[in-house]
Amino acid sequence: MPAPTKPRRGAPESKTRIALVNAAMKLIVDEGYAAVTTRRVAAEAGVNPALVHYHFRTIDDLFLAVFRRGAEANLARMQAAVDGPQPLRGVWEVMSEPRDTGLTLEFLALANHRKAIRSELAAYSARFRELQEQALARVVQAHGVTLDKPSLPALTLLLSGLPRILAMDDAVGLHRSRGEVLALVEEYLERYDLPAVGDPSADDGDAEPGHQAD
Amino acid sequence: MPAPTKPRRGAPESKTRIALVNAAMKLIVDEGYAAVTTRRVAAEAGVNPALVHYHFRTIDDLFLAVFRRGAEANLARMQAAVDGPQPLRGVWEVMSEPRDTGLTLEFLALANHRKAIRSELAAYSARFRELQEQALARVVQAHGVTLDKPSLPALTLLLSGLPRILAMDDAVGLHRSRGEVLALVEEYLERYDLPAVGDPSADDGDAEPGHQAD
DNA sequence: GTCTATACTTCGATAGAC
DNA sequence: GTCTATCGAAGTATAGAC
Repeated sequence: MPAPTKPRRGAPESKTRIALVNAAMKLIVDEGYAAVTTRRVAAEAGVNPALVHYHFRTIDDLFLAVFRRGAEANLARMQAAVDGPQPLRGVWEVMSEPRDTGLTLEFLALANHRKAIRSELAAYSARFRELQEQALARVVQAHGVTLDKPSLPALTLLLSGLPRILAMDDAVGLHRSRGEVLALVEEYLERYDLPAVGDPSADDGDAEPGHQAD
Repeated sequence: MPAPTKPRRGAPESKTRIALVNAAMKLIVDEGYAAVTTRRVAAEAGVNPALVHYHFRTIDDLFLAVFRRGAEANLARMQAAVDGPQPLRGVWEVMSEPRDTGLTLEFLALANHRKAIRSELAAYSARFRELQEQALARVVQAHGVTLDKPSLPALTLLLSGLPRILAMDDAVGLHRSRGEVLALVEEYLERYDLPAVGDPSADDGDAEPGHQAD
């Protein structure tokens, strides 16, 4: 549905629009979603306040634009991790990105009360989780085993939960045993992930290292 | 510290004050923390708007009062779980309380940008985690084993993370393998928690069932 | 696409009568 | 403790000239 109710103004791709999305993202990260107001986002972007509502009909539309940009970037990084030489480590690194933690938290809170953002977040989360599952599937297959209990999706849930927990603990200043858990993760990555390039301790050699740089 | 900077007005215990805290909590859960405004919280509580700033110098003070009430209730429930007949199950149930999920999420977002709330949340989280560790310690001791790797605190982190992950997944509509994980949890509770009252499958009998009703 | 100007609403917080 | 009344600031969104 291209023009639902108010075809008053279209909004193509433009320099200003990008600047507004950037400004909004910065505000969310630095001060929380409540800081994203017409005037403040315009000031941060260095444009006239009226332009905000020219490019985005409502503030919620701006939120959606910010979310989509971050979501697409994350999905791309996750896809690269899945296809990379060390899927598990790649997934771990993507999910441990500290910058995303605050942003995710804000959108999670937003989604609780804004239908549009909620459904967008749900769709994104499902795709994100699916990619994680693919990464895990690739590693499991390389080891020549079959997961029964827990199943592959369940194990994915458990593993993908860990970085999020560490991130949330970090957000509230809980650092107890963080180091130990990180060391444990490192140990398991060494043991179960596909072997690093140049690592002689491979127990299976037919993985194709189609790595792409960043 | 009874009168820190602005001794303009004191605020004792009163019916109105409680009503305001209740109203604010309801607003946070239903519509997010941004819905807590002077006028709206007064309307929800059925009192005059000016009373909000009589009882709470700022809106942030009101947020803190709401948080403290919930935090103290949670700590009490967690303490009861620790002392109860089945510590692991008790902890699991306290942490899986669906009502708290939204509230926690809101305060987590708030804490990202409000110093006072951040430090309050940090202190609370540490105490909460400590109680979880005590529960786990009690069960581990009952089994007569010693945890070395992962250590007790690390295992606590891992275990206490699971219900939070499930809650967050639930918040974004991710229900994949939720049932399987829940069943897995149930299985482990049956196996490792202290035996339920009247359960003949005890492998150790010197636990004192000092349960307290709620 | 971008600007000025503005309509309308709601905000936090306070003063002062009762 | 509770009320009426209000200040000044900030919010969303739009109209219309350029």
